[in-house]
Amino acid sequence: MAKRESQAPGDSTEQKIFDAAHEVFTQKGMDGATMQEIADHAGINKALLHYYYRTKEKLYESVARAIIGRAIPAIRQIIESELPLEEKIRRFIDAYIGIISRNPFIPLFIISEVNKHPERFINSILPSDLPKPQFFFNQVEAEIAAGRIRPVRPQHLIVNVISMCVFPFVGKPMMRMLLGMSSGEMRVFLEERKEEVTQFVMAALRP
Amino acid sequence: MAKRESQAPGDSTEQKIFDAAHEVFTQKGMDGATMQEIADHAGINKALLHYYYRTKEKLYESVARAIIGRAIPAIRQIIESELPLEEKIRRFIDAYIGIISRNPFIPLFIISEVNKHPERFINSILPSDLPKPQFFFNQVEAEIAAGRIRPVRPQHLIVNVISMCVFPFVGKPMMRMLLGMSSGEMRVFLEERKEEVTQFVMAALRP
DNA sequence: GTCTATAACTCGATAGAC
DNA sequence: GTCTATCGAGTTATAGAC
Repeated sequence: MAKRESQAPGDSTEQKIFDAAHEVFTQKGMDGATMQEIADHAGINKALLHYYYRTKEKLYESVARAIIGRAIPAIRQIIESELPLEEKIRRFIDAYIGIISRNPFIPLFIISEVNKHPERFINSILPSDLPKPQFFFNQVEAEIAAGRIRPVRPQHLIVNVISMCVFPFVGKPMMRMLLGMSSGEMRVFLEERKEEVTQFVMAALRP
Repeated sequence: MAKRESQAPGDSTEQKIFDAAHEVFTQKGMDGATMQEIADHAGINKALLHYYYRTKEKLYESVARAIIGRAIPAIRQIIESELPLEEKIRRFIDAYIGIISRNPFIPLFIISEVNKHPERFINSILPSDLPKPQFFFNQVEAEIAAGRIRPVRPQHLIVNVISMCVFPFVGKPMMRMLLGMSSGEMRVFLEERKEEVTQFVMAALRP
């Protein structure tokens, strides 16, 4: 967007609207959010939302695209890197949990979006260059063949790792109830998981 | 509900409404669903929804309570059982994945509900007798003390297991894109996970 | 660009006939 | 119990003044 570079970043009206929409949409979803609420959050008038983004749908897509566009490269970069397997998994877990800690509403936002409107997601939000896990798969197979790790199906391995990183955030309130934790205890617990999940995966991969 | 026993089950108007609401709410959530759509699904008039359930909110709570009420005992029963640890984990994974396979929309429904309205969930949907994981935790500690499994923090272990069982269903469309699987391949993959997750956890617990 | 006012529409809920 | 008709609130979106 060349448009945005021509003015002070972060406080243009368009940017204020975008930021407000980002916050409201991620917390309430497309259906739960209203244009009025977004306008209030941005401290401006409702009509201005339409002036800049025409429709609620377009504003939503703009936010969704930005979120996905930020989330995917981070994963991509690690998965497709040339690091040795163990180091790669270590960094992947650390980065993944770190990112989600700083943006706790994003995973559920993405999941809900994809589940409710798969076509819209694929056609107008998802970027074309998805992470290609093939290199990672080959790497796992090679380590297995060399006897350096226990035989696992690489697809399941990657799903296991992602699940253990993401789900505790998505299901945080439920986890809190199950474990009887306060909000503060839960924050500590989630931070601990960087180390705990890494050790768990490494232990599972021992030959 | 004594009311329901007095007539043929499954085709009373009240039951038809409930079933239709169950389907629509689990797929679209409270905000995304409309009373009109539920009425159409039930093949009856919109006014009848209000005749039987008064408000959309009450209909929703009725559905949510039924879903939670069915989901919790299944978990509870296994977690609180007297089975040896390994067998308990085995059965837990098998039961959990089995239940979700047959009700793939439920986990996301529950997660979204809890995240959007934690108070409503706790006060008017959640039953009072939640699973108590303490016995499971003690069991894990005992196995560690006896040197039969590797030291792990039991809270993280249970979160790991639940995450690996639930998340692949919640994030199914995303997993499909990442792994490049067809709908049929994904079904096979999810079924495989019963065995794969069990082995993964057992491997991670080896001393 | 930004605002007020309002049109156009959707949705939950009710009234009232049968 | 079940239906049609309609109300009233709330929502997206636009018109038009400044």
